[in-house]
Amino acid sequence: MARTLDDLAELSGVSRATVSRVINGGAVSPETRQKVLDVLETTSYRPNLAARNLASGKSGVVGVVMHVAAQLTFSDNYFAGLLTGICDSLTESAAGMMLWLGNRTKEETLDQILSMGMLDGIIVTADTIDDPLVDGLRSSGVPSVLIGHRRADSDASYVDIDNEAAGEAIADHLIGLGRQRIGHITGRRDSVSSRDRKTGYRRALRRANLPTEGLIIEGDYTAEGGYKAATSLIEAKVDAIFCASDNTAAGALDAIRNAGLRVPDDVALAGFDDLAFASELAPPLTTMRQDIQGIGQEAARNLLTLLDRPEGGPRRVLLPTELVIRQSTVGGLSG
Amino acid sequence: MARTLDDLAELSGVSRATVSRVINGGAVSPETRQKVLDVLETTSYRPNLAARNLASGKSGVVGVVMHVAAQLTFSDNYFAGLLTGICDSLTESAAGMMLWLGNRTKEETLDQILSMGMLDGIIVTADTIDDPLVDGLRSSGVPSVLIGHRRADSDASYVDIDNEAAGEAIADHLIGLGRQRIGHITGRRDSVSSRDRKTGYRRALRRANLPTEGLIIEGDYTAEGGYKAATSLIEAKVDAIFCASDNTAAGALDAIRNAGLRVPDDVALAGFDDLAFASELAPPLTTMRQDIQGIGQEAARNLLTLLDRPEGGPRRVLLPTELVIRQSTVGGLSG
DNA sequence: TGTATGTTTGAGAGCGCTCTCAGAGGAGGA
DNA sequence: TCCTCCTCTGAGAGCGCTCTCAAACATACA
Repeated sequence: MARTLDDLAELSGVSRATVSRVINGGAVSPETRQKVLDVLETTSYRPNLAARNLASGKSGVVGVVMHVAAQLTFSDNYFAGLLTGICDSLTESAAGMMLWLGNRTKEETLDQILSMGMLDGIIVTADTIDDPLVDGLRSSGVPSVLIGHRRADSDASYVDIDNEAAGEAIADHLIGLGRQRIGHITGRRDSVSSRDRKTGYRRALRRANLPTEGLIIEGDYTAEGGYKAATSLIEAKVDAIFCASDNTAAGALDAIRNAGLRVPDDVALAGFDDLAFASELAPPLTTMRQDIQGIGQEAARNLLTLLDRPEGGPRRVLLPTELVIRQSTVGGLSG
Repeated sequence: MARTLDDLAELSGVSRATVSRVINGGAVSPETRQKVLDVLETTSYRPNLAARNLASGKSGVVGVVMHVAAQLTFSDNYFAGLLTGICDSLTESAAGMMLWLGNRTKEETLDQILSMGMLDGIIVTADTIDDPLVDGLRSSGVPSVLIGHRRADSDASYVDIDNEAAGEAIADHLIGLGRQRIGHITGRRDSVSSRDRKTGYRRALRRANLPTEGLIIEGDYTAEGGYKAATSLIEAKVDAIFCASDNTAAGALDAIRNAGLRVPDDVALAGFDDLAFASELAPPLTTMRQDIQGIGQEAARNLLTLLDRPEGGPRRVLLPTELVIRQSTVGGLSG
C-alpha cells in the first residue's frame, strides 16, 4: 500500500517530482502521465495535507466565523441558511471549513482563529456596528470575505444586500397603499442592517411627508421583541408596520390580533427576509425576500476566487432583494 | 519579529529542541525555562500547525459529521443543541473543529473526510440503522466517538441514552394513569432511537396486557408527520399517545385539538426530548428530558480523552434521561 | 578517586510534500 | 554536422516542527 509520494514514484518508475506534477497538473508527457495515473488508480494514495500545507503554505481550509450566541446560530433560520449556502459552495470546491460560533468572547475567538495559523481565508458575519472581531480579522492580513459590511468595511471584500434601498422600497409600498401612520420596528440596536433599513424607511416617509415621530420602536429581530414593540405602535394608532425581520413580524402579528385589530384592514404588516414561514402566516406576510442561502454561497465563492487571484483586489457583491407582496398588506390578493 | 522555533532559539541563546521543550512541557531547568519564557513573552510567536502536524502526526482538529439535510441540522433543535455542546467542549480544550453536513452523499462525504487525512478524531451521529458513513469511518481507523449507536457499534466509543428504558418509562407513566388504548407515533423508520423507543413502549404495554395492534403509526420526528399519524390514531380511539419526539407531539396536539378532543382528558399526550417549547405548549407537554447539549459536550470530551489515552479502549457512555410530567398527561397539575 | 546514576542540553534526522534549477534528450534551422 | 530552443524529468533544498540519541555535566555513593 503506497503511502507517500516517494512510494508512488518508485512504483511508477519516475521521480517524486513527476508524480507531484501529475497530481497537481504540471507539464508531463502523456505516456508518463498515464503510467503514474495507472499506479495512482490501484493505490489508495491520499496526500498528506500537513506536508502539503507546510510546503506550499496553503491548507485548503477556510474559517467561518459567526459570532452570535451559538443557540441562536442554529435556531434562527437566517444563520442556518447562510451556513447551508457556505457549506454548499465549499463542498463543491472540496474546500474544508472550520466553524467558530459565539461560544467565547470575541477576543478569545479572534486569538484562537489567528493561532490556528492554518486558514487560507475567512468568512465572517459583519453586521455589528462596532466589532473588534471583524477589525482584528481584517487587520490580521488573512484574506477575508464579510457577510454584511459597515462603512469602515467599504474597502473590504464583502457580500451584502442594499438594506437602505430595500427598506425604502417596503416603506414606499406601504405609502402607495395610502397608509398614513406607518410604524417601524427596528432590528438589534447595534446592527448595521437594522440601521440601514431604518434609514431607507425614513427617507421614504420624509419624501411622502409622513410623520415618523414616535413611530420607530426598537426591536431585536426576535418575535418577542416584535410583540412588545407592536403593542406600543398599536397604542400610537399606526395603520401599517414595517418590521425589520420576519420573526419580528410574526410577533407583531400576534400583538395586532390580540388587540382585536385586523391585518391588513386595520394595520398593514410587512416583514423582511421572506423566511419559509412568511407565506404560511395568516394572513401571508408581505416581505422583502433576500436569498440568504445565496448570500452564503456567494460569500464562499467570493473567498475562493479571492484566494485564487489575490491580485484582483477586494471583491464587493451586492445581491438583489425582491419585494414579495402578500395579503398582510394587500387584502384582496388571491392565494 | 520571531517567526520560527529557530528564531526563538537564537534569541534566547538555547537550541531549538529546548524551546520546543519549554513550549510542550519537557524537562528543562528552571533558569533556562524562564529565559525562554521571557523571549516567548515579547515575541508574538505562533507555532506553525502544519509543521507541527507533519512532525507529530497530530493536528488538534477533530471532524464533526452530521449527515442529515443541512437545513434540518439547523432548524431542528436537536442537532443545534448537539453542535452547541460539541463546540463548547472543543473550544474549552482549544481544539479545532471541522464540520460536515449532509450536503453530499454519504459516500462523497466519507471520501472527503478521509482524504482530509488531517483529523485527529471524529464525532459522528449514528442514529441510522444502516449507515455506510459510520461504517466507513469506523473501519478507517480514525478514532471516533458516535452519538447514538447501533447494535453493530457496541464495541465502539459512543455517547447515547437508553432509549428502550426511556420509552418504557413513558409508556409505564401512561399505563399508571389508567389509560387503556395507548398509541405510539414512531420516529424515522430507519432510526435506531426510534426503534428502541418503540421496543420499550411495546414491552411496557405487553407487561400490562394492553393492546398495541393498530396503535403504532410510523412518524418521522417532524410535526407534520405527527399531525398525520395522530389523525389516524384518533380514529383508532386511543386515549393516550406517546410520540417519539416533541416535534411530533406538537403536530399531534394540533390534530387532537382539531378533532375536538381535549388533552389530557380525552387523550393524554407525551413527547420525547424536552425541547424548549415543550413547556410552553398548551397544555405543557409531558416528555422525556434528555440533555442534548450535554450529550454533545460529553461526546467531545470523550473523544479528547480517547485521543489522549488510546490504550484505554473504547469509551461508552449512557447519559441519564428524566421523565418530566406536565399537564398534557396529568391535568390537575398546577403551573 | 572511580563508578554509577540522574539531569539538562544540543545535534540532527526525519515528517511528506512543493518547487526551483539544471540536465537530458529531441526537434528544427543554419 | 553543429548549435539553439523547447519539452520533459530528476535531484535536492527546503517548509517548521518533534523526538531520539548521545554528549555534557552534576551528584551520590563506595
